[in-house]
Amino acid sequence: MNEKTTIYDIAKRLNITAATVSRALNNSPKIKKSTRELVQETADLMNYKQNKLALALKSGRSNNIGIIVPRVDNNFFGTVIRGIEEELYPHGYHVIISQTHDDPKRENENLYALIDAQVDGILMSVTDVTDQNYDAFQNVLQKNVPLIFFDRTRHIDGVSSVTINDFKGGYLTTKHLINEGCRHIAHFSRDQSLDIFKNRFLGYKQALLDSGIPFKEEYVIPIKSSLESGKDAVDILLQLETPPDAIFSSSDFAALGAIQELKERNINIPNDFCVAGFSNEPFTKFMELSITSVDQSPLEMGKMAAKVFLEQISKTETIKIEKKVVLAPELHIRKSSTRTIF
Amino acid sequence: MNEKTTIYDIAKRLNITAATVSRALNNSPKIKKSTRELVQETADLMNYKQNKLALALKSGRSNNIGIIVPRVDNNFFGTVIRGIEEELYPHGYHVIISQTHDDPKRENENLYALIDAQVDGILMSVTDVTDQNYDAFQNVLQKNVPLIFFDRTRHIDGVSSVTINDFKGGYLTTKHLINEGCRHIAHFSRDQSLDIFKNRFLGYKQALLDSGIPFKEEYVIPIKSSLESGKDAVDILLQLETPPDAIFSSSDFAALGAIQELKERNINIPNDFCVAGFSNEPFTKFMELSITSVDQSPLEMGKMAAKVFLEQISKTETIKIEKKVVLAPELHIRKSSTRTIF
DNA sequence: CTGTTAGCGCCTTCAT
DNA sequence: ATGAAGGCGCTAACAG
Repeated sequence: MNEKTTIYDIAKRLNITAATVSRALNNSPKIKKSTRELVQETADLMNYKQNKLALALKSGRSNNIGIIVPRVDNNFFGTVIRGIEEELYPHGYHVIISQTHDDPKRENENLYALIDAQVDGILMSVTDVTDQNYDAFQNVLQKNVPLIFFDRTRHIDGVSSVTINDFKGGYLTTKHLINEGCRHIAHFSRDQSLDIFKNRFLGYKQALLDSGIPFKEEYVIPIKSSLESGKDAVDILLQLETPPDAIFSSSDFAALGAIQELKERNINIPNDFCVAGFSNEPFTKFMELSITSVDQSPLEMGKMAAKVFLEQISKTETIKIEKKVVLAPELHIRKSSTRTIF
Repeated sequence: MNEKTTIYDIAKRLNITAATVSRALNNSPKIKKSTRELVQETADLMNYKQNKLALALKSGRSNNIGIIVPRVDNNFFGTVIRGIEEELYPHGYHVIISQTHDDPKRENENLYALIDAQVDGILMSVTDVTDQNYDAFQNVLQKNVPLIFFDRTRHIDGVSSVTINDFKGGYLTTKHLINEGCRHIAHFSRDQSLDIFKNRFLGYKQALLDSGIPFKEEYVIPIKSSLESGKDAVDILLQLETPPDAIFSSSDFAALGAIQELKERNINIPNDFCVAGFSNEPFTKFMELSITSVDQSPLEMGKMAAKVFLEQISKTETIKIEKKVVLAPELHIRKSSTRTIF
């Protein structure tokens, strides 16, 4: 019983043919009840397990979907993956994950590797280098494999996407800071070639405009998502002729770094300086001085991406639907930007 | 060029046989250089991609490995998965993940589903209900699929494991608290049926013993890994006749909850009360009052688990090696338990 | 209701 | 150096 048993083994044992066994196991309507039961029993007895690989080869569907993310050890992506897995699990899909570490070369390799592995779909967040791998993306589409972007997207025809309204996220946050009385609001921005970061910036800009506050180029600091980067940015900002009195950061980590640096300089938060981040990382609400941040609904984003995939796969292959789902951002106002403290 | 091209398509185009194409593509030594190049060229031209499924069916190896964890949206497991993926990527393995949410039923299903999917190995952290799914585990072993536990293990013959020395982690932490002058040290413990939690507890107990401090049963509080649970536990402890002056928590989240509750009651941390956690969650070092915690080297744990798998797979099938790798815990001493503050 | 046959895409003896 | 044939495990069309 060590060897894997196949339907042929069962057939031989029962002096019937493999086709019959297959039909019995698949509950084909036109099979005698007695044989169905007999087959089922001996299958159990022989510890038979269907080889999904053979099934996949035959059917052309592997029941695997591929996920590509910059990294998996990160709350946001981890939670999206969780959402995808939970949504797809009941449908019998398995989830293959691969990481790019924001290296376009890895993105390229992963794209091809997943296609080679015959995944039934690819759900991904692109790297922050967005001008590459055109051929790899086209290859996916050409193979008729549904491709769905979540969060970080690119403009490619035929690709669906699930994002939050980053513009609104930026707008709401900036408006909130203005409401708290801030008039010199800086912005930590990440690579503008990615829509999510560009839109957060545009939302920020629009909020200033709508409130009659002049936009200053010098208040926009390019950062990476790290504490260090946030500290450095504060360093730059405080040397300006008119230093800001608030920061809207596209990264929670940079926001935290900024807070640490501001405290170091004995600047009172939130009374003299407000800070808000983006992503609603767990630590933002755990801090003694909790950090205002925009929640991106990663769980829902994952579930939605999975749903879009399921929809895509069910349609007739000829119809290429390009669905764009935009979720609402949710601003969580916390101590780091609330000037009225009780 | 929309359809997937197979080696037969290439063969037909070149008026040769599929076998030759296969050999050429696989760099078989006995193939004319000219034909090899010709085949290679037209393969590229026709956008040929090898169907790994067919290969898998033929070879019996899918080049997929399965990972089963309670959940993926969690720093520890996310990082372990990252380590596994990074280690296995260069070897051409893909990583399939599935979550149990600590439901033994899900664990059971996932185990069988991964075997059905013909994974070449399973790397997992078991659920906190450890008295179940015996058949499912045996099924894996019987199918000769390497099974490797990381962090949360069970006692099953033939299964390798990668863990940290939890006993030592508990011991070091407790010793540290004693060194800080604490004499009434409580312990937040999770389900003792899991070795990791039992060992942390035993390390705690041993440290007390070695320091001549009496062990008190009432100081050991069963908790869940949540802020709420930590708060509740503090509530219980402070009602004791002799309340403790320190807590060694098996969970960072419960440790944080405890700290919040203690602060609420105006108890000075660390001067009147020390707290230490376990797992070195990112937030522990971000807090204003940073939290002492034991690092479990999740990245290395993942890489090591992957290495053990690779080793296992390379050996002759008949030899069943049962390897137990134990990594060293690393105590990160921070403000929540450091009484000498500058 | 069940058997026969063929094929999914690939590799691998066995010939030639 | 290449062709022919068979098989990995399963399903589905075609018979009967």
